[in-house]
Amino acid sequence: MEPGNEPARRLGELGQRVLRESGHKLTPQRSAVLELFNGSVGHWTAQQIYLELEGCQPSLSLATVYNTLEIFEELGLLRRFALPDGQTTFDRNTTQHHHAICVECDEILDVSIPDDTLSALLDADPALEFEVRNASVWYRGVCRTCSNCQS
Amino acid sequence: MEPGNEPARRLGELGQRVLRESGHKLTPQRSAVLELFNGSVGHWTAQQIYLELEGCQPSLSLATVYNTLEIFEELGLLRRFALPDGQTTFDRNTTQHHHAICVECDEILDVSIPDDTLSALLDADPALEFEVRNASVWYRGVCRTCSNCQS
DNA sequence: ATATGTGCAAACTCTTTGCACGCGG
DNA sequence: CCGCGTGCAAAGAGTTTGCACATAT
Repeated sequence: MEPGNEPARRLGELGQRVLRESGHKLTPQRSAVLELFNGSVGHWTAQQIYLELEGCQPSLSLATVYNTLEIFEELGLLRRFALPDGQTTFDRNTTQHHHAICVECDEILDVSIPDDTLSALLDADPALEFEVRNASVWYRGVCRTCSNCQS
Repeated sequence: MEPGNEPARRLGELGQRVLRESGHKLTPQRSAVLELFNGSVGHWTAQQIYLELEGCQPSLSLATVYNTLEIFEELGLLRRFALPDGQTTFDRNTTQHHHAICVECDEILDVSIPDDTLSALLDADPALEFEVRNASVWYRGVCRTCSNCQS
């Protein structure tokens, strides 16, 4: 948890270090997945990663993608979450943030919520006897691109 | 959308009416599913419904459960959503509400969020160019039962 | 009477697992 | 050189679909 204040832009290098320090090997497949997340805003399903990489990585296996994602999640490099439609998706694990999904094109955007709004959310259950640890928010709506190009 | 102010406690009767008015038949299987949601707080996966009903409904088919749920969703009687782990779940479609899930026992509770908090949430993206339609909030935490019985 | 609904089984998708080979350290 | 990691293929879980039969209206 030490490199928290680092911008984590270079997920690639960070990832290589974390991999090695945890006794895992740095393989071309793992590098490719790291680079994929490093070079994009980064919300990917296993299938999408597989399709994206099978061109570059000759005979990459979907099973390896799943293995890789699981290891990265355990190492805290990625975070797993489920889209509203149930699809399992992976996200770069940077700061706490939330997501907006476009109902037209299914694009996913990162959203940060002001601290005061968030703390109001966390206090929001007076009578309900539930010890809240965290809250995740999903926005549904229309992204800029689809808002312009709507027929 | 007319019977909105109705408490919708009697999902059974309401459902029977909506079914008939939309040209669908009222079968024992559909009645059973309606009763199940009517008689509980009501968050069910298709599998759970099948297991719960196969005792009473002789030779109920899982496919029928899926068909039924899909029809009910189209008619606005139920709402489909995905748990954080991706499981597709159905919920009585009453007023707008949110969910809390217990990290210990996976129980799901309904949560309502004060209007002012919710509207603060909906305004929460100044720079992001995204036309928000709605937001859904998931709380993760520990429910009362698990909070008492923790080892 | 007739169209709609049901049950069964098979197909399909997403994900996980077992095993022999290959390669990183 | 040794063991972890990979690819392949097969197995599982959840969900959908096609078709012949049953049934609610």
